[in-house]
Amino acid sequence: MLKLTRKLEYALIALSHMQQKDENELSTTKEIAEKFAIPQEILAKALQQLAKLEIIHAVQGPHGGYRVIESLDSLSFMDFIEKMEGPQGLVQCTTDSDCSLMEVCNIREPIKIINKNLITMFSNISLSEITQ
Amino acid sequence: MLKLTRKLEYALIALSHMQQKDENELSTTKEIAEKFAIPQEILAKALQQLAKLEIIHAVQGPHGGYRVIESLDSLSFMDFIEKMEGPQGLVQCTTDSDCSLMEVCNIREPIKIINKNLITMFSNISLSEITQ
DNA sequence: ATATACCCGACTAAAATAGTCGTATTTATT
DNA sequence: AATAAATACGACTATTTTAGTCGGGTATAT
Repeated sequence: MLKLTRKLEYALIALSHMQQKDENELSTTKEIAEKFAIPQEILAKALQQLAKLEIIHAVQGPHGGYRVIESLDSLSFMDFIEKMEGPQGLVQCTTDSDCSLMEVCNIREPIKIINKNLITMFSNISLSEITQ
Repeated sequence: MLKLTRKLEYALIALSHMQQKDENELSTTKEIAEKFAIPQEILAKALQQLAKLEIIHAVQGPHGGYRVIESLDSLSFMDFIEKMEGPQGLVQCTTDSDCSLMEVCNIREPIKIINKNLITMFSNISLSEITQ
C-alpha cells in the first residue's frame, strides 16, 4: 500500500550500478540483470523507459548499453517516481479530482495536507542520494 | 502505489463522522454508508475491524451502533494504518527480511532511511488531526 | 416473536503489478 | 554482405492486491 513498485526498485538498482562506473563506461541489460538476479526482460523495459525519459543514454548495437546522462543530483525522488509511474497521491482526489465522495467527504482537507507533506519530503530527496 | 486503501479511507470517514457526535450517541453502518455513499457491506467490515481493535465500541441489537472509544489523539496515523493493514514499508525488506536481492542490493540502506523518515512522519500525526 | 443491528467467513470481481514472448531495429565486427 | 550483440516495443499472460458481494450467524430492544 505504501510500497514502491518493482519497476522503480529495478530502475534504482540499475542507476546505482551505472553511477558507480566511469563517465563513458556502458552497462548492458544482461550484465545488470545477472548481477542483481532481476528478470532480464522486465529490467530491459525499465531501462528503455529511463532512456526515453533521458535519464540514461542508450547505445545500440554490439558493445552497446546504457550510461547515466544527467547528473542525478538535479532529479528529485518524487519527480523520478512520477516520471516512471505517473502522478501519485495518497488519495485519488489529489491527482484526479473525480471521486464520487468529493462533495460529502469529511477527511479531504486533512489528508490533502498529509499528502502534501509526503510529496515535499520525497521532493527534497535527490536521486543521487539513493544511487550514491 | 502510495495510495491509501479504500478500507482506510472508509474507516477514517466513519471515525470523523462519529467524532462529530456527542459522547454517547451511536452511529449505524447503514447511516454512515448512506450519508457517504459507501458500499454498506464493506463499510461494515471496516467498522467491525475497528471494533475488534477497540478503536470504536459496538452496541448490538436494535438502536445499536458504534461510537468512538479511545481518544483518537493518542493513536498515531501510522499505528492506525498498521493495525488495519499490517506492517508497512516502502520495500519488502523493511517488513519481511526475505528479499532475494538482499545480498546484492545496492539501494537498501538509502531506501531504509527514506522509509524510516516516512514512518516517522506518519507516526507524528495523530488520528484526531485527520478526523478533527 | 420479531425486527434491527452487529459479526464473520467464504466467495467473486476488478484493478494493479509483475513477468513473458515474439519481432523489429541498430550497428560493430568479420 | 552476413552475423551477432545489443536496444526497442507492443501484445500477451500470470500473479497479487484491493474491492466488493453473499449467506448465514448472534445479540437485544420492543
